[in-house]
Amino acid sequence: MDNMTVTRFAPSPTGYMHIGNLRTALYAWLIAKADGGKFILRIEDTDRQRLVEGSVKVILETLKTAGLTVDEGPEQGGPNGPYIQSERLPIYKEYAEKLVSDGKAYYCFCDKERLESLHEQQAGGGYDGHCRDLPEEEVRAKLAAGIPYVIRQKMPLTGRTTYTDMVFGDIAVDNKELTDQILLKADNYPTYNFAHVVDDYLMGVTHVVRGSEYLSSTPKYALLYDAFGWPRPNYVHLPLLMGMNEDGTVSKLSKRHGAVSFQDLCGMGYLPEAIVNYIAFLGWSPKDTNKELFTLNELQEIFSIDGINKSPAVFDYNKLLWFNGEYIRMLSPEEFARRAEGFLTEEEKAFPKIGKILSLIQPRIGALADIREAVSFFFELPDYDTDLYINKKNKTTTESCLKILTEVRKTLESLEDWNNDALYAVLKDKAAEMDIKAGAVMWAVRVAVSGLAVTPGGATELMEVLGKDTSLKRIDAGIGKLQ
RNA sequence: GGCCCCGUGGUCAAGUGGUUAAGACACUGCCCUUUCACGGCAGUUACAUGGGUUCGAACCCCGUCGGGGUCACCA
Repeated sequence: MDNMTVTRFAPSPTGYMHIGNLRTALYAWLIAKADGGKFILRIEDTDRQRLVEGSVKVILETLKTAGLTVDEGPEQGGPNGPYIQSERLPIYKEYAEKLVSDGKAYYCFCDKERLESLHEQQAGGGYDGHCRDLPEEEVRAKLAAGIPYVIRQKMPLTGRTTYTDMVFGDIAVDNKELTDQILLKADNYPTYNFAHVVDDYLMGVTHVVRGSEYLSSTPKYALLYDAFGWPRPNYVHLPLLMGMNEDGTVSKLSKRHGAVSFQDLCGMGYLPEAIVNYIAFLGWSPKDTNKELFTLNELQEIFSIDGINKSPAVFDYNKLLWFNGEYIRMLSPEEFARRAEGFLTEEEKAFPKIGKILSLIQPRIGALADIREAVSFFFELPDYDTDLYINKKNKTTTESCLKILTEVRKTLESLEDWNNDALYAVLKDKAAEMDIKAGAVMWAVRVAVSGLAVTPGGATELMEVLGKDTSLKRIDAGIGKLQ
């Protein structure tokens, strides 16, 4: 029990679930579960300005959809609750005051104006320690007078602080770089700096897993553990997730790079299991295997911290698309139909041959949202340009296609058995008769009946679904266009 | 700007002193009795750079350059 690995995911309820956050949650979960440990969810809502209504629900649902089971959290409770920081205010106050009475922290009465002018004077500098050594009587008097205050941590003025990160190794920084950080804000809420340390300790967190943007502030947190006399946790900092900019540079993954929230990605038809699988590989890779397709359970088996990378990883929508296609292809036809439902109109869902259409689509689609285009042309012929008939590989031109369609039309008119095999045989014969490649005939027909360059299936498959009437009508339309 | 981190092909990424420097995505070509896709095969593309250390360096050390992060009463 005492040696159990305990990790936590501690998001702020600020709206939506960024894919980078989900990746952090996934790694934290994996680290705990790979070891039979415990995964805690804690809501860090100490910034009342940034609170967004409903975001806790989004967090809960995202974790559920992604398959990251929570052992302790706001929903399921646990021995170390509450798991929402705004409900733990007395705890932070108590611990902050303890630090003050131990001489490790102090009351600071500096107001916003003074801090701002400080900032202007020395760019990049921190707090100047103005209240660090106020006489005790003065502190008492100000407290009694009700002057607003914060509590700051006393940083050592000299020396160096070192900690060991399980991914990045030893990180050392001069203590003079560290400023006396605020622990308790004037509104009585703790800062992240303080609250997460207290909570991680109280909740028994053994591995602190978070993004590497915390790498350089972690010495301050380590010092906080030291000040309390608590053993420092294991630190696992994760490489940053980057996005590719249009000019080829990269920067922290954000909205300008496209959809970056889990729910947006799902809305575009990326399967949760594909997203999870893909982001697992952003900053980590398994040992001794080239396998890339893993279920959550399999990841759990194989995941280990020393497979985590140090360098930032660029989020590649192309690769995600590939993962997604692989997962779509693994779905049973029934399951695929179920997941596709949200992307179909009522009319399309009611169409008798929709099952057949979906079976044509499933093997060749990347994201479910692409279903729209792949399905709608069955119901309405899109307007298309005659240039579509020109195909280099099959050596077709608008002229040759006109001739092909005219010929084909005559033969098809009298065809009784309107099914794929019969259609295919007829068209192939026609090609031989005209002494051209079968591909050329297929190309012309496929364009005429679909109006698209890319379709879910070949010419004859499409015609079978479309039926004789519609097929002939569309071919006529094609002939009309070409004349 | 100070501090911290990172630097293998367009992207993800193996690799821990001796390798023909894996693999995947993307890209290109070919094949798969029909485009696209799926599948198969083949191919183009990489150790930022300069010095060391060593018989030998992608791997170790130092500098340079490049990129990123961080310096809040945000997390």
